[in-house]
Amino acid sequence: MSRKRSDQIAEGLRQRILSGELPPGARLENEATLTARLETSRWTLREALKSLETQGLVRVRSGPGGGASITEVSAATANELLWNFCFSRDLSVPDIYALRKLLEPALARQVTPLLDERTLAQLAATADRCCSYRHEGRGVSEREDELNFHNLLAAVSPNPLLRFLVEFLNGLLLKVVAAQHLDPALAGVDLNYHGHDYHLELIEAFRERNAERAGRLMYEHMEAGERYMAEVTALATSRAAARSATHDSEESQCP
Amino acid sequence: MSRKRSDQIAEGLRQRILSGELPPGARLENEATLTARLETSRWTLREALKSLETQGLVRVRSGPGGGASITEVSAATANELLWNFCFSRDLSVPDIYALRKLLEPALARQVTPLLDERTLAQLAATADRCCSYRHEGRGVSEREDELNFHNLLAAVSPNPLLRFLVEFLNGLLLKVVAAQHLDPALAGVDLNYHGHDYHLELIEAFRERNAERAGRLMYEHMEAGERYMAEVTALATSRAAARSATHDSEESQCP
DNA sequence: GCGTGAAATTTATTATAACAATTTGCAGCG
DNA sequence: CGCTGCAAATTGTTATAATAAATTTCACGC
Repeated sequence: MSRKRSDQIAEGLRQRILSGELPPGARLENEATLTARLETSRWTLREALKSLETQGLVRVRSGPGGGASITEVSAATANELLWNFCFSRDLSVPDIYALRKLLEPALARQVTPLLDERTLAQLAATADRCCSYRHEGRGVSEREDELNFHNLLAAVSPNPLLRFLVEFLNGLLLKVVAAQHLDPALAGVDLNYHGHDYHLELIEAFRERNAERAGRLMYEHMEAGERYMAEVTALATSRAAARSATHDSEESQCP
Repeated sequence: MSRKRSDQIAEGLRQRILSGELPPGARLENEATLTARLETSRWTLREALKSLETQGLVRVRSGPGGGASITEVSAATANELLWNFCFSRDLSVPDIYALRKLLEPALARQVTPLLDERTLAQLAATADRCCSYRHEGRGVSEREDELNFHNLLAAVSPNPLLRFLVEFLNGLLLKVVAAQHLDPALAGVDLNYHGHDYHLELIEAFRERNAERAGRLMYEHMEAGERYMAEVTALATSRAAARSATHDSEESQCP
């Protein structure tokens, strides 16, 4: 029971959208008509529309024929809103890998029979691009290409929710790593090479339509990634400890 | 690049929240001060705050010492926003079970060593309540108790995201079933009895701290649930087809 | 037939004003 | 000391008005 009038209006419209009465593409009337019909003021109505717009359920445009129109919630919108939820839950990297170890292998098995030649070529290109970094500087862009490989796979899944969750977890990993200052560049360069090999082997498994092998390889890939991140974390925390010990040397000398 | 001033303000505040500069509990200044500081009007500011409120990032209260204060995004809020995304993606029941088959067994394994006596008692109570329905009318409340068992387990998980996703999937199943008019009561009463037995066996496995058995039982439970729902779906669609055939008999007689 | 630009439509923003509703905190009363 | 109720602070809602910005449509010229 929302006390606020604007919330009541927004919730009412939301229910009409979720019930299918207002399908995507439908246009709401203009502000003046709506304020009259809902017996409210222009500002209360605008607050309600802003709420729906934030939820990604409507889009408001200016101009003739403009106004609020119903839209499908985009994956990008859902992604951001779910990130809002996650950021304050101090998710650990192992928490994320616990889920990736469940979803990514299942995804690999599911898409093995579905991959067409074009997607396989894209996967190979991304894997090669990853490899090329081996000889140059490594950093965020390499990590993004790593996840790009997995996002390409996710896009093939016929399960919309699996697709979304895998992509979300991939983005989440980047964000959590950034938030905890676990830059993989901190660690030794030779630690990350497994990743490329797994990608190349995965493409092999895909090409021979061996779902079982693809799933197994993906699980091993996730385990290797988790181990790698654990090493990076250990390195980062030990260095942080060393730094703070040096900085606090004058205060912390008396036990 | 949001063209709208209110979106710019909302996004600016959101970034300050996500960066940790504005931690949960922090209070923003009142409307008058903020409009002055941000050099905007009261209405543009209020639209920005409404957006943040919809995202669950702030809470706005009246009264002295009121105003906008930063809050953690609740699981309930994230749940609703993610449901907005899912509802238009015509998720099938098998899509949902594909994920439940992955997450629920992992959850069962994870929580087996963590369950205390109190939670075990609650689980047993819920399972018993489910059994009691066997002799009475069956319906939505039974289904809710079914999911209640799983939600009790989810609450024990130390992984916040796994916890959230399992609870979300459970609610999602209810909503999708409702949206597709797949009321299990349509099917024969004897179809659903497996559920209770699995719950009782699961409690056994938990008590003997046998994570492997718990995971295996949970997977079988999910498979049984999926099969059950497939039967209900088949029944519902065949009945619907029969109904429409009867109704269209006069038109569809000429081939 | 095509492109360009002007016009019309609609939302976006700002300004001002007033009153209602809610909540806090204090003061007064029992 | 505790409870009640009033006062004050702050947001919530409505009203009116004016200008800016965006976008579509249409007409005009080429």
